[in-house]
Amino acid sequence: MSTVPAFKRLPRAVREQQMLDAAVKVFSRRGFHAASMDEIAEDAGISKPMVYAYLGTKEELFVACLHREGTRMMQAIAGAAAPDLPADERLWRGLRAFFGFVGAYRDGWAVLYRQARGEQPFAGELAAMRARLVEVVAGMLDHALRAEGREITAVDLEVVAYALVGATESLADWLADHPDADPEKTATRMMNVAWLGAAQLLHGATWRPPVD
Amino acid sequence: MSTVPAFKRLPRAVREQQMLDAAVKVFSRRGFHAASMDEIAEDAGISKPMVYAYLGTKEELFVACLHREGTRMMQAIAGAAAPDLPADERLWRGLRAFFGFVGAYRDGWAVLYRQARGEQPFAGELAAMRARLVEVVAGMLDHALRAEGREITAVDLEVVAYALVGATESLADWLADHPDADPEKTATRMMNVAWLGAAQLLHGATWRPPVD
Amino acid sequence: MSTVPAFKRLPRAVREQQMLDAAVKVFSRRGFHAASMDEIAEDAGISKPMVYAYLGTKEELFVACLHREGTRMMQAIAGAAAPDLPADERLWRGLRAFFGFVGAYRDGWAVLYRQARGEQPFAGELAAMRARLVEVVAGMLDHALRAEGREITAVDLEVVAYALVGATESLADWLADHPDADPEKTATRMMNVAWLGAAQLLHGATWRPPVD
Amino acid sequence: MSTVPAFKRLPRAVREQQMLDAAVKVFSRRGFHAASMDEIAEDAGISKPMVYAYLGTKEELFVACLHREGTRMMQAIAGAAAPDLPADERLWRGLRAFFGFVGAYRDGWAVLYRQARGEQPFAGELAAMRARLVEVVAGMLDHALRAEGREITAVDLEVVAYALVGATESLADWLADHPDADPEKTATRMMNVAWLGAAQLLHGATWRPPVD
DNA sequence: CATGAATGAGGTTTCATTCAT
DNA sequence: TATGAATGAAACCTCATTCAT
Repeated sequence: MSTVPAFKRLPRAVREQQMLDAAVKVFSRRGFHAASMDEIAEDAGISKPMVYAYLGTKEELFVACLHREGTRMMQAIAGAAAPDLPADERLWRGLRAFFGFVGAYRDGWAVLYRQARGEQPFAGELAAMRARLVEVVAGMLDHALRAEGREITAVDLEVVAYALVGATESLADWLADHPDADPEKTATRMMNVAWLGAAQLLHGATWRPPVD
Repeated sequence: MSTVPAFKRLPRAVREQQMLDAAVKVFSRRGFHAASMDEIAEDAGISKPMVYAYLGTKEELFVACLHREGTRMMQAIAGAAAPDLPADERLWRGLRAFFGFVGAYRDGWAVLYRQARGEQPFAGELAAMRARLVEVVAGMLDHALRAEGREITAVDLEVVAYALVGATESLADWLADHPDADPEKTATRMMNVAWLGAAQLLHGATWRPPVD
Repeated sequence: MSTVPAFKRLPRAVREQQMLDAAVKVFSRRGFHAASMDEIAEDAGISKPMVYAYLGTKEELFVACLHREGTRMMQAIAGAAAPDLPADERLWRGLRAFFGFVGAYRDGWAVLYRQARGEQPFAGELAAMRARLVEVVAGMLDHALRAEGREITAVDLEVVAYALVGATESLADWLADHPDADPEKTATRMMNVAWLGAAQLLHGATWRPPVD
Repeated sequence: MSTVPAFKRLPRAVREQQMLDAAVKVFSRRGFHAASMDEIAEDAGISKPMVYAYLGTKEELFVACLHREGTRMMQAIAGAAAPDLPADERLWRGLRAFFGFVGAYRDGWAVLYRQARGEQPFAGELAAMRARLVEVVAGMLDHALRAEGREITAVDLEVVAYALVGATESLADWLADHPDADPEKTATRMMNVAWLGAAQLLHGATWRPPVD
């Protein structure tokens, strides 16, 4: 009847996914430290030693979660925002895919961003992923700027990209906290904020601090 | 004889500040869970029972840190962005004050945002503070919009404000991770991103998703 | 076709020897408690349930090791020191065989003496084997004494034999820790110590404590 | 009434000795691995965290036992065998002190020799102590030899000393296993074995292997 | 006021051992 | 026969928290 044999003695690959599902859920609810391996094992419907046998230490388990969720997210975005599209089109599709991911995997998002950021051992992992995102956004901006015959310093570029990514993450948090909100609509809103600001930038408008 | 009683038996208020200083430092370095009351007490140069006597439980201690740092930040911002100034001036002064605070109290910032966000018991505290910020920003935007004779829905307003706050926090993180960066310059950059986007909004420009 | 069935499905006896080899190696390296059945099974190139099916519990496995190595040692000694030889000849041949065994099976020696001695459940097994050795040595001494027309108490005999066995074991440890040392030469040295002392004893020389 | 305050809240130094007493006892009965910190704590009449607070890790605790017992033993021997006495007198007094120590602290002896030898992490500690003993004995022999105008190679000297120490340890084990035996008498027996053999050595007697 | 002494509770990790295929 | 999957039990260690001085 079912594709999965039946009840117990599942093959390793299946059990690993079950464990990761449970781990993502528990880490997301409780945070890394407060989560207990007991609860994760129980939630996965399996005994603790299996978790250690398959996924290793608590830290390694968390990293495995990070990787799975991070990869999912990155693939969702990369699959949507083909590099040969015009910049606004790429941005829009990327944002739509991103918010779609967050809407679909709220727990995963929470693990990735809310938990990993606070815990020192994983800050590096996260920073790397975030850096890839920032780089992609910065690349898009740079591409569009050059098309307009304009240019800004590398640091300025990075900072603007950082701000856009931060704004996006912030809306993702908002989305994760509003289960009824529509991911697509949230993407549209972010696109408004981002593109309008970026478009100004493209046309060379700048703001300067007043002289006190 | 002297105004500060030299050695021990400090007045309660002073002791409490010493403890909070130590707590903020340790929480910021280690995170809430990984921080130990032992280390905090030792760092404060005081015995553990004193910490309990003065500031209570570990959770209560963390909340006290949150309050002190949050209040400092809010006061810095509120003191700078007087409500009777024009919107752009308020925004600029607020941002400058904010990044100034982050630059000056990196540990405090880390406690407030990087640690508190991940730990369930404090998410509420933090959300409340953040909500006040969002509200202030939304108020500024609304004020400016009405001055232009325009209006947008409350949710839209909230979301845009959320995005701006998120972008700002993101740059604050960036600033906290780049000890040599200049807070004032970072504020200018954020102002560029924010104001240019907002100005578009004010003038009625909008982006609409393409019809697939 | 071939005498050794090439690959798997080895006859039980062969498998058991493989397992014992692996077990002796791992017990000797790690000690009884620190050794894990996992490592032993892996080292034997076989799955854990097989080990249990063939050799039983971890304790039983250790006892099996003890027996194999102990028997090997005893046979080496007994085979060399034929009971019809004169005492000094028997002693010399026994020592030579003993140190030869230790030199050839350092792991086995380590299991037998260094590990088994410390672990309560096996102290008995070991004591029994040692008792047999002591008995043999005591027998030799007694025989020689009677040939000289002399006699000492049973306890004195046991204690002297104990001392000789202890000295021998000590040199065995020394040999096990000096892989380049020559077993034969070590045997000669021990023979010097033992025989010279024993010869004195045979001739009735004794030392008495001074009166304080 | 009593010098120890009363019941609980003992000063650190006292509690540490209680813990070491318990640890020596339990380690000696069960062996390092089989001993549990729970049992040690319970036997010391205290909770586990105190043990960790005062003496550290299980390994560190064992090392502390090793040190205390080793120091006691060495001091007993050194205090008895003054270096300015004649060799036979020194040997006799050293042996008497040694067997006295073993008789008085059977548990300590078991920890020092029976347990430590088998456990890799402590083999070094033990080897060092034993090396000091061997060195002392070798020094005594060398001194006596030179007084007789004779000399042997350094390796031979070491090996003979090793054998004597081994024989002594073996009798110590025997003593530890025979609670009713008299330490002084055991020392006399060992002195007989040792001194008679050594005396032969001093006078130049040697045994040579027969040519097969 | 101030602290050294003390602990209950709980977490991670490992291991010998056994099913079910 | 042979093994991957699975677990109960227990060990070490740490920490927030509180007495008793």
